[in-house]
Amino acid sequence: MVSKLDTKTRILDAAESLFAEHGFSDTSLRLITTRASVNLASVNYHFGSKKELIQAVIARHLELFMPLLNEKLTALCAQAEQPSLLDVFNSFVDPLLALEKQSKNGTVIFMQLLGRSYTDEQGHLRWYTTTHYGEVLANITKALLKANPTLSSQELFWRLHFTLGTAVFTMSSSGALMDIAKTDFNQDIDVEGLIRKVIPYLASGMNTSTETTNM
Amino acid sequence: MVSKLDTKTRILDAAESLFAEHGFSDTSLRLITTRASVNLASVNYHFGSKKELIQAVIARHLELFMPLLNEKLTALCAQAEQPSLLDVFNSFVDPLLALEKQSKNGTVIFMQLLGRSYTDEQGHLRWYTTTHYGEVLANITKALLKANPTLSSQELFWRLHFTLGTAVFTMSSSGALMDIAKTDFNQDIDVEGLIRKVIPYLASGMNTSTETTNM
DNA sequence: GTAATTTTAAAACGTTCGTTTAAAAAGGGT
DNA sequence: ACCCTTTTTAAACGAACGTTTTAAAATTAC
Repeated sequence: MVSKLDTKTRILDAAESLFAEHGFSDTSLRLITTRASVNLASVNYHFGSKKELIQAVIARHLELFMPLLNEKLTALCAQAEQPSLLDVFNSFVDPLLALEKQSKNGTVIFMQLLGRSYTDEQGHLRWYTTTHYGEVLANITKALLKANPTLSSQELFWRLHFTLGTAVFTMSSSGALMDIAKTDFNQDIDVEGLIRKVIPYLASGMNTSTETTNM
Repeated sequence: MVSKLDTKTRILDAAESLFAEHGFSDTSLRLITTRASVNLASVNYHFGSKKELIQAVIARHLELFMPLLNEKLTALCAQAEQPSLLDVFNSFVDPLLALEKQSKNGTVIFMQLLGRSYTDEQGHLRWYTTTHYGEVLANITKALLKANPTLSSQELFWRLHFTLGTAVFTMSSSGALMDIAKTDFNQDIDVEGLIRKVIPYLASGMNTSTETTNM
């Protein structure tokens, strides 16, 4: 049943990096199968269609990421004392880095796919995420509310999406950003460093006071 | 030379909304010319190629937005007293809303195009922006540094891109977000409302303290 | 009014796309 | 060895794409 590396996995590996690099529409099945060194028709044989391949690529990341994140969040919600917002966002670090172990640039690819699933007319992907991992999403808001109980559910909704935008955009363009930082500031930073750099920003934004303070 | 609405403008109008909705690659010239009620070949006649059409669409927005923003920023930098970060980000409101006057959903379309220019393998668009409007970009950092002189240029660089990510993602998916807010909270909010809602978040993020405070 | 130029129009070009087909190859069970 | 299922392969399909061509129509200039 299994060979050195079965065709399905080879296709997924090739597809995920190409999707992240060029987008879904700009990545042809011929490009994927060539890189994967498999026959063109095998995509349709194993996955049915290109759309189903896209779903499979994202599903493979979600299946690794979501349980890890859920574990961290439930632990945070179970403990007695109130967590800080930094604690909540730091819960994302290990699950994100786990993606990095699974495949080269896994974290960036995951966030790029996440971003593209919002913008590339792949609305069905958003639906897939919310229906399959609604419990995890609920735990995210639960943890955030425990860290900042003053937030109304409306404010939380908005700030959560502001946060998502920051994270997706930052990680999606992380390659370019790290290049600029290297040439302009001679600042060497890796994916983990970038994640840890954006977290205080996210926590600060989530903690925005509704008062009109003098900033 | 000019008729009721010349072909070039009709193409630009149709293209910009379709590009924002479906992305560059997923929008065919046939779809554009059909909506614009012009002949298919007229795109190549007036613009040369699809790629040049994409540049023209974005250029038209930048030509309106950038001078307006630059005006606000230089005024802010010229005044004696120190502006707040909210002042700086509020400088973006009027220029953004001016896009809304120019074309229906102009603000959202502009931000969507901006985001796609970062992700859609259209790297040449980023280069176009920085070379044509480098002065404006410099004034943005100048104003932010005046509002928060403690920021190092490195920290400013990172937070500026975090900010860009929040803004682009929020406005790009504004349609979906406003729909959810309407159905879940019965909250009616328009584009201007959304802009004004995200600004305190951006100011707070830009003002993140490097200390490890308890959030 | 006529000639020169610009714009529009219909049709076809060659390519690339995702998908399907049908046969060959490989693998597993007995 | 055999049959049966699974997988791989090469070839072709029709559709859609950006672009080019050629001629008609409209506009401008004199």
